[in-house]
Amino acid sequence: MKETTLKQIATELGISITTVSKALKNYPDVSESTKKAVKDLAIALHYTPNSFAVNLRTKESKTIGLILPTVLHDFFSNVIDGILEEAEKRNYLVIILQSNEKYELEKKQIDLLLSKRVDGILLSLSNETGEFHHLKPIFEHNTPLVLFDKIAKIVNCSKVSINDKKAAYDAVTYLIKKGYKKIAHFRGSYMPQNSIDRFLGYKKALEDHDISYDSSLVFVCDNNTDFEDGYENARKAMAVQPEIDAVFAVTDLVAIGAIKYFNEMGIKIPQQIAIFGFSNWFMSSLITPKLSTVDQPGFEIGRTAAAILFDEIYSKKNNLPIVFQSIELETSIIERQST
Amino acid sequence: MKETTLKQIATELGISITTVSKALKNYPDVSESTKKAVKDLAIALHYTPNSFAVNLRTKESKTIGLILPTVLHDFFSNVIDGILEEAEKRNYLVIILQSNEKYELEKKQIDLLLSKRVDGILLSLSNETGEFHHLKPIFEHNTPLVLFDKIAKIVNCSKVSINDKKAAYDAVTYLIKKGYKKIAHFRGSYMPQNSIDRFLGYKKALEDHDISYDSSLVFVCDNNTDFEDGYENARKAMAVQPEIDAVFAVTDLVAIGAIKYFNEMGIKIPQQIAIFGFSNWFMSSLITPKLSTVDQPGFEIGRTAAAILFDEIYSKKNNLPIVFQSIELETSIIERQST
DNA sequence: TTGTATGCGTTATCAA
DNA sequence: TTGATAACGCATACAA
Repeated sequence: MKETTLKQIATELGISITTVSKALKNYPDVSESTKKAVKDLAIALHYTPNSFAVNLRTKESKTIGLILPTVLHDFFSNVIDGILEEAEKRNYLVIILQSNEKYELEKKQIDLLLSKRVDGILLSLSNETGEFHHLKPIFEHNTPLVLFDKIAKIVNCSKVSINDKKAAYDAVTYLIKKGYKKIAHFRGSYMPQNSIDRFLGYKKALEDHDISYDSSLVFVCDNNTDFEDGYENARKAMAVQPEIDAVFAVTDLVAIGAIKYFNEMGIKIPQQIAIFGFSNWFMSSLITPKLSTVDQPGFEIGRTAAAILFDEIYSKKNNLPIVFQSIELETSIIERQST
Repeated sequence: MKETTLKQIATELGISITTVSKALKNYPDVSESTKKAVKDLAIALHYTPNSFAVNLRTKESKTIGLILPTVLHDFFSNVIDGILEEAEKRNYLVIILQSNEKYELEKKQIDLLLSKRVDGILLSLSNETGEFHHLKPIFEHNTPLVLFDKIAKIVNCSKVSINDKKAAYDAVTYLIKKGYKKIAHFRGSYMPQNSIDRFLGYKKALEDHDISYDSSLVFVCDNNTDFEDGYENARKAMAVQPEIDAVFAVTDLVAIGAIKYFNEMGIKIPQQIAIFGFSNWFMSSLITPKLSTVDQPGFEIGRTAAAILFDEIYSKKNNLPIVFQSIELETSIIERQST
């Protein structure tokens, strides 16, 4: 199909392109009669503006880029959902890219988005990312950037996340109040700040409740922070410290791995050992026993990050000052059968 | 940052824009010396072509659109992963949109993508979509389209899916061979073809093995084809037909709901009743007992659909003939503990 | 109220 | 081997 252009409408109506353009955008300085004529014909010819030309003229694409470690992840799916909802509301499109938890790939995806001239970028840092040179081009391009979930405090931009330390603190405090005394922690690897903060929250909760921290109760998930880690660490923990009466896991998946192990061993949950997860993955309410966990509001994180980004895009466009925000969304304790 | 343009390089070097453009693209009719000078300066100035201008000139955006019912879905996450991998390989970007299983929204998203002039569209139809007027604009724009998973045979374009009927047939045959005699089916709603085909496969398998079809063993999932449906139907089934010794569920989630019910009732799986799912969701191997299911290769479906789309985009661009393909990827039976 | 002229940054044709 | 010129389709400052 030949695409209709302003020019065609103009010649057909015997008026200028300018007038057509203005008429379609309801400029006040076009007579009602020509407006009507133009609009009617535009509809009849199924006119839609050529967005390539509009982009070139306006220097914006009404498109943002989203980079996240992986799309195969319950939490990130919720984030995406939130972002898409907000983008739809604001009439933006979203290009999604994965970093596979690799610094180099993250860098490549950033450059790609920049070369496509997206209006803004939403980024959740990869586990490998410990240094931020690769963000420099974003700032040089003056492209709005919002970090979410896996953020870095040093980076000078808006951020949306949860307070991992507090959430972990609350979870462990909950366990203590429930009467558990020997609480193990299956922690994440040493890289992403989230793991560290959750560990710190665990430690602080113990100390604040007069339980001395015992490093032999901490087990690291060094594979992928996933199911196998939980299973394996549960086995190790039982071998070394059979008196453990509760486990606070860095992630639901780790917790589920642990549950699997205890189920297989005939160790009763929560009678003999309690399990507490983190994130509130969908499946956590479907397993047996249902997992108590920290609710991490993925949808809301995505929605908020996107909203902030769109605001910054708007401000930039209108030369308004931009004040970076650092938002920490509330988490909550979800009590189910495993504690 | 001021973006570098061809013009700047040209003036800086005292040559024409044309020559700069050609030099950068390694045209044979530019001298090596100027080529080198141009390229060096381009690198020094961090030149990247303005993709808005390129789009306008070349009439392509190197971007495709993806519309799927929802992103909150294990299977679709895998599809997305496959699509992104293929897109990356071919240097395309992917814009993702959701239809929320609504016809009207699907229509709106299509028009949106078209107005953005994506080079091609990947679409998995919503459950509500029973009529295909809304695809007309795609064909009018002459935009390549590939349907995947939720396809419609009538639509004249390439398609990638599995053979739902055969997969269901294989699953039920497996159950029969295992010795199960009274096999119930928790079927999906009447709308998407997938549900229908899985039901037909169930029926045919029974008939081919001399088990007469009994409609009172079929229970419809009319909520959302999800967890609750499985739980509810398991309850109903036990109330009405306690001699059922196996359940073939339209979906893993439905199967997991059923498992939940039987677990709660103390009904032993698979000794008293076997459960068979469909899709091989990630969580299916984590629940207790692990679920036997049909593996539906989401990643591969996504990858293949994308590959076909890119081939069609290429063919269209080069005025080569396009032959629509209908590909059915292999499924396989995954035997675990629930059968 | 309408139209002219210009430019956004590239690519492509054709002449020099 | 190089460059002048036009064109892609639209938006806007300015003139009429």
